[in-house]
Amino acid sequence: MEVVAVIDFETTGLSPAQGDRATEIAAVIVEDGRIVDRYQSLMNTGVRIPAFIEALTGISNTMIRQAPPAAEVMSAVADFVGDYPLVAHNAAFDCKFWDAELERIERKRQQHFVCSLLLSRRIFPLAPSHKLGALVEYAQLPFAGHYHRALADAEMAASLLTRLEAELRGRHRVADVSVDLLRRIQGAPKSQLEKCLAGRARA
DNA sequence: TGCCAGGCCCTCTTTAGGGCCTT
Repeated sequence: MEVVAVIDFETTGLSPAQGDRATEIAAVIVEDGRIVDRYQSLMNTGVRIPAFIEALTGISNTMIRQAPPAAEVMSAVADFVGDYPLVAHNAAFDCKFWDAELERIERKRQQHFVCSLLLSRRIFPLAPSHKLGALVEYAQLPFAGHYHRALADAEMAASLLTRLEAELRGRHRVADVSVDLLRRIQGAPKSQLEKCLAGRARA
């Protein structure tokens, strides 16, 4: 598969349209199933983190006050990922924040997103839950030490992506897994995985 | 004042409702 960048945001809430902002971003570059580079930073947007999210992530308002400005961080992470395809767990969420934070620095996303949640629902239909943490346990992936911190979650999502790719190569005998194929799988109805893979099996 | 996300996906569906998933 092509080189991709797996990203994860921690934020003050669920919706940039409702005034929520990013508090932390991480991106890991995945090449040949291995993480070859990492970026992580807290960021200061001036928006207060609700107490329950402080408790969820461990990212406090004190930590954020000492963090670099969001504009500086977003500029750096956008340069870091370049035009690699982006991957995230529940990409609809990270895509919203990525686009909203980039818009504030007058930059635009150049690439598509791949969603490891949508792929997991199709490739691991029997998993009891498709939360990132549950999939880490289900697929026996390495635990990165924390949940709800950006770098650890990005690393675990990268492991998940690599495992999903392996499942397609192994169980489904797909000869060549590409970002284009992953986007076709995630965009097709859940019941049509085999149809997406038709004609792609190794001889 | 009161409310406050949104897309996917299943089913007791499709003229809809509700759980899942992200913070």
